[in-house]
Amino acid sequence: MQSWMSQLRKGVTELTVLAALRQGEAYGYELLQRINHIEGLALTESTVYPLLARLKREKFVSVRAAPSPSGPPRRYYKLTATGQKRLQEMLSQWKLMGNAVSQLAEGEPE
Amino acid sequence: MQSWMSQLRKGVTELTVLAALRQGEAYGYELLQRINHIEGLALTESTVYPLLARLKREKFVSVRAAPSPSGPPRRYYKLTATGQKRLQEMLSQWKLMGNAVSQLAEGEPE
DNA sequence: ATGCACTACATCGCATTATGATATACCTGA
DNA sequence: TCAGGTATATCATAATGCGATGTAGTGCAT
Repeated sequence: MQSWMSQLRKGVTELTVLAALRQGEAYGYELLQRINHIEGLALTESTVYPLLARLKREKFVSVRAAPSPSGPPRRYYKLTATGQKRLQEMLSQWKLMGNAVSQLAEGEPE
Repeated sequence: MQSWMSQLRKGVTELTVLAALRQGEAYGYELLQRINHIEGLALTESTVYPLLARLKREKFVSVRAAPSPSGPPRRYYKLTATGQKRLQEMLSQWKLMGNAVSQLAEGEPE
């Protein structure tokens, strides 16, 4: 339901994941929880795993495998220098858009 | 270039257009200018016209035709009550997401 | 031992949307 | 007559979020 939320999330999801990785490396399942306990965000495995794969392909993150005490091996993702640069770029554009939307939304309605 | 900007805009574009209509009715070409002179936003006809058609189909806007002194007839779009409600919903979700992203991005990196 | 739940990863296919390219038409001035 | 600004529209393509589904490891209760 509310398909427009999916659309609002497009693009922002990448920004979200990159930002979440700023706190340090994490594996997919962990990222999910790190992100989902924040109000206003809600991702699923179907979104995160393909995204992480793409981020790795584009060299925004690096990967390291490590055994898990409670399941299959974990794959830890970490921001690369390129990834941090990308995060900053997205963040600055995101803020610009935020200001723009506020400007439009808070302009007096006639 | 920078295909991620297109993705960041997804969904936000609808929000933008609805917000721009809060200032009163406008026709597509006018909306384009109203929106594009704001930093951080950049739309083209290819985005706006299909979007307006969709918003009309979904009854978020109503349409009225009027002759133009300098070209083909203009189509004036106006927010409906449903449209205003939708705008508020999107706006509140947008703000939630904004806070969430800030929270992630400004949390201290380890 | 069997089954269930939780952890952890992954892929497929569909729906949705932004955008470049392209077309059409009205109007004015050179 | 032609160029350029105004004004609308459609098509095809590329991205991406997400539901559904599958696999596998671990531990616990039955």
